[in-house]
Amino acid sequence: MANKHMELEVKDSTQRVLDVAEALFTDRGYNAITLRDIADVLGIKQASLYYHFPAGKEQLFIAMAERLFERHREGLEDALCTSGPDLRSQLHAVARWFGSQRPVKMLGMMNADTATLSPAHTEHLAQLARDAMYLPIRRSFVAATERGEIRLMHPDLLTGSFIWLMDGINYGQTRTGAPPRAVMVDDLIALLLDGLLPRDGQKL
Amino acid sequence: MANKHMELEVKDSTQRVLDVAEALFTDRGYNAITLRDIADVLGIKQASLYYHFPAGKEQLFIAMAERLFERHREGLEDALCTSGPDLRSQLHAVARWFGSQRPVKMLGMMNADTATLSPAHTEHLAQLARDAMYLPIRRSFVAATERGEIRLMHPDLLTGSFIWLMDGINYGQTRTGAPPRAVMVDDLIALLLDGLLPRDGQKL
DNA sequence: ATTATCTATAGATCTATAGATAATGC
DNA sequence: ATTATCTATAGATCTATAGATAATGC
Repeated sequence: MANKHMELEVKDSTQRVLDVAEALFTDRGYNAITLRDIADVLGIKQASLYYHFPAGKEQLFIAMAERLFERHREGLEDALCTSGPDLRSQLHAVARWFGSQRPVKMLGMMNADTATLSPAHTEHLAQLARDAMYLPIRRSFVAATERGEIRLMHPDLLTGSFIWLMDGINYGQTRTGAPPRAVMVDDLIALLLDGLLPRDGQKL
Repeated sequence: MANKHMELEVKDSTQRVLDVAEALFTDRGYNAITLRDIADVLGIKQASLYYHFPAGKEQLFIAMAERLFERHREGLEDALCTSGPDLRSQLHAVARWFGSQRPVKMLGMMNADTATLSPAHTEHLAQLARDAMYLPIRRSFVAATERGEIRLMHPDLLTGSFIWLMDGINYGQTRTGAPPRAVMVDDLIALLLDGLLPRDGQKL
């Protein structure tokens, strides 16, 4: 805004570091990516990263995760409050948001990588993931249950399964011959809502 | 059998190496585990592992995966052909099998770790996973569709989602306050078959 | 002779630190 | 003065190789 250059062209260099770190870390995990990998993509030397993150690799990873989860929290809450009042359109809004973002490959990260990080950072990340992704979606399921729109089921199971399936689509996408994302999303939500068994009054 | 000692007590030392490698690799991934980690658990020196796997870490990982997938292939096919003829009992049989085994945490492995391995080994692993887990379960869904037991849906989507959800239970299990595994399995299968929307002629 | 380990070490790579350099803004 | 890089390098760790050692079975 107050910048003399166009916004798209200038980007804080620390943000560029985080962009690359996010792309690499979320794709291959904390342990598989070295600081040199990140620096190479940026076209700088590995030691230069310590200017942006003096405490090193773990600090960079945490900063990347904080920015990522904050973006998702805003995106999800926005998607949910601008969507229709019924569960089906809310789930589609969530799916559309995830589809607009780089795959998180969440629990690979939250599991294998986390064992390498300090316990305090691990706890912090779990909290961020919960606030940014879990709770907003859980609220939708709880509200739908209270409206009597869906059968009574553990909201935690529903929330976990839905996020897990949405994230899983990204893995399936890499295969050849897989149906396009939008089709998989529609089918999965229909499956979740209607189930596999045929319904009497419904099209086969 | 032909052994003078009791079977449980003697175990080929290479198998013991694979046991430990499987426990560590499937829990934390290829990159997070060093040969020293494995040797330490075994109580031997890191260099001694090269007696069993002269080509080193990658060979050990592949051998571990081959044994794991072969075990799962047998276990799943056995579970499926001794279960009832309907999809619901087949899915429960599959879930019971997975519950009896160490969590695979499959796609974390198949994704992040795989980028570190040679392309040939990656392809090989994908093939093994497909033959051992994907195809047996896919056959159940296809057969159920042909019997008219379930609605018409992409069998690949169904298979992927089911395996994905079964594997996901293991991540959820680590949290405190999570319901026991058997309850989650029952709920997930019921969800998959019946869906979330209330059915007319059914209990709420 | 075979099996299964060990010690010692080379070579590569990774994280992190110290201090220099260059450009920009005041 | 601030921002963002660089070079050089220490120290740790990891994979892998070479060759020795010890126990068991023939």
